[in-house]
Amino acid sequence: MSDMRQRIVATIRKIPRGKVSTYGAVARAAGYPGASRQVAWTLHRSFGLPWQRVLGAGGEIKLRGDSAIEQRLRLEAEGIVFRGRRVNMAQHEFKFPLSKMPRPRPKKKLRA
DNA sequence: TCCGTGACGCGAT
DNA sequence: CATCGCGCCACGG
Repeated sequence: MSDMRQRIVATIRKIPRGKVSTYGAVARAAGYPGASRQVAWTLHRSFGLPWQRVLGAGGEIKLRGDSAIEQRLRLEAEGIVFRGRRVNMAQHEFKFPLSKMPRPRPKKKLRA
């Protein structure tokens, strides 16, 4: 498993019941600002994670169909309140404490 | 190695 | 509020 994925998984596990976060926030907390797509990718292939607690920016569910319904039900079961199609982030967003994990090496870019 | 593919983010229209 | 475009990035064919 890549170091990136491990950090992302560890970060997602920190979101407590009754709180939510976003793909972008998880990516930043894990040390990979801008890697929101990898957070989604990781959620898509990992088991045992509180996946329902990760939302898109603005607190909207990014899943489609039945999965979206299930996510909403799971969150409401944790006490999360929706305002229309999104959750009130000001009230429910989990603030990640500053991590002590060393910053990962920025990805090397080819062809300066 | 190139290229398409996402459970994305954000500013512009 | 709905769409679009573009940047982002690991993966897999």
